[in-house]
Amino acid sequence: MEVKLPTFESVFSIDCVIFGFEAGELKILLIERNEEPFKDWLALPGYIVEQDESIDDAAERILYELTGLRDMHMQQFHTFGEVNRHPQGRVITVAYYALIRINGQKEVRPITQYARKAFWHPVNELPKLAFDHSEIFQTGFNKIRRRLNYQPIAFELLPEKFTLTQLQSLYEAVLSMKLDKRNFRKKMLSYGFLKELDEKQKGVSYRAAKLYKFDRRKYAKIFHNDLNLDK
Amino acid sequence: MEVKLPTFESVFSIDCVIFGFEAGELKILLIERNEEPFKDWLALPGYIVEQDESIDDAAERILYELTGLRDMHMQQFHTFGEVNRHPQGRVITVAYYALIRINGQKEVRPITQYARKAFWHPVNELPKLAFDHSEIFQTGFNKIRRRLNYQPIAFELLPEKFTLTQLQSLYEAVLSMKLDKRNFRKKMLSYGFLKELDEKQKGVSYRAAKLYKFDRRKYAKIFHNDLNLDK
DNA sequence: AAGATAGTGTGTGAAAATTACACCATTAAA
DNA sequence: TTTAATGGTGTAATTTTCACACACTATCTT
Repeated sequence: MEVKLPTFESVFSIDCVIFGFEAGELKILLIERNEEPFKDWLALPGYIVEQDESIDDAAERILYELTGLRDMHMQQFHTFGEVNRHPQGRVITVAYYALIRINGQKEVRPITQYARKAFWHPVNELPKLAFDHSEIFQTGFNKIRRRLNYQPIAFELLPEKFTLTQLQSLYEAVLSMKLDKRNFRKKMLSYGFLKELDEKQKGVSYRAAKLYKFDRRKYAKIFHNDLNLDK
Repeated sequence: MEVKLPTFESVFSIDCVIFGFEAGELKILLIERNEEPFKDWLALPGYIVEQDESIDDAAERILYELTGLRDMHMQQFHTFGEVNRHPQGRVITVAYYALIRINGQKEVRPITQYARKAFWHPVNELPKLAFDHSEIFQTGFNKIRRRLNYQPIAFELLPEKFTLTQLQSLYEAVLSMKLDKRNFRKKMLSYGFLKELDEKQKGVSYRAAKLYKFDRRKYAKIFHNDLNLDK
């Protein structure tokens, strides 16, 4: 009763756009390729999906092998399926993004030989990337820009304890626009999912700011209904 | 200088969730399968991507072959890549949706033998579908529900000339909620992209409503900035 | 022709959210 | 003690959202 599948087979891969936030700048993780094609070019971390792993699992594995980053919470955002994306054959790619705390991570460093190194690069002034990776990046960037307004992704980029100014500067970096300080704070606090800590910023040479924490439980409670649908 | 790609090859397919609106109900297009596996089951129109076509092209071709519908404007929304989605091997699927005017179309009817017939089915009370198609449908439905609020997708489902009541009932069907008539009309008209025609509904046994048209050009002008951010 | 039927079309006030806008307070370093 | 740098705060005007009810019109029925 086994019926063989027709055999239009294609190579199937994953590319990752990993965002981080550091020194008031939004950055992504790039690798320097050590293999043809595009040897020595900069590229998004990406590789081929194996037969016996789901694409979500593949995304985590590939990111780990190319950068050393583990247990990222990755989210698929688009699939790129033009015929000539890859010079050596038909390759269809699912692109994923993740948002991480740069400071919370130890040095990034490839495990396999396919990448020579991995490093953070500001999203402004990105160089040309291998394959269609510039387009993939742009699509992913647009996606998180959109989602910033209706998903709590900002808090994945900040340290666990953060100041309102840091939060604002993250919004400004992602949206590329200036926001009004008083309105921003009023609005953020009005949601009720930020927990004010009894702690202040340390090591600054000016008045230390209060630290806040994102309260995921409260967030879920507040947005339970709206969250799933629309906006 | 040709370097062979590693050979983790997979079968790659497309499934389509085609939405239509008729008699105040939101519907999708299903086929009855004529092939193993899941022979005789109801399923979303879907098939395998060929080597030399982009996934967007494949989506259009496959929909045509299974339903006879042509030149749909299809939009990718998610890729399904679990290992055991297909009983006969590894199949990764990109899911697409499209929104069409049911009345504007002639009868739907499969061209190939893979489907026995194709027909519209209300999204409420969908039967069990083949493979993971129920999940694919649900994901797509959530997606358009979301997009209804920031993309002009409602007008793809309505006839070119429509009444405000029709528009409202479409919103109500997609969002599964009642809306207030006066507020709805006020808001829609306030956008300024609905053009009131010098024409009225015909063939109704009560006061005929004014007809409106969606003015795509005005829409683009008004939402120029927000529009381009992804999706 | 009168009445029944069914859907069309319209306005207002209250509440909530958004926007614009400027100055004093605190800390560490010089 | 002064300076440099950022933290932290309130109010008024405007816009948007929401809740809410009834008279009008075309057709059909008798």
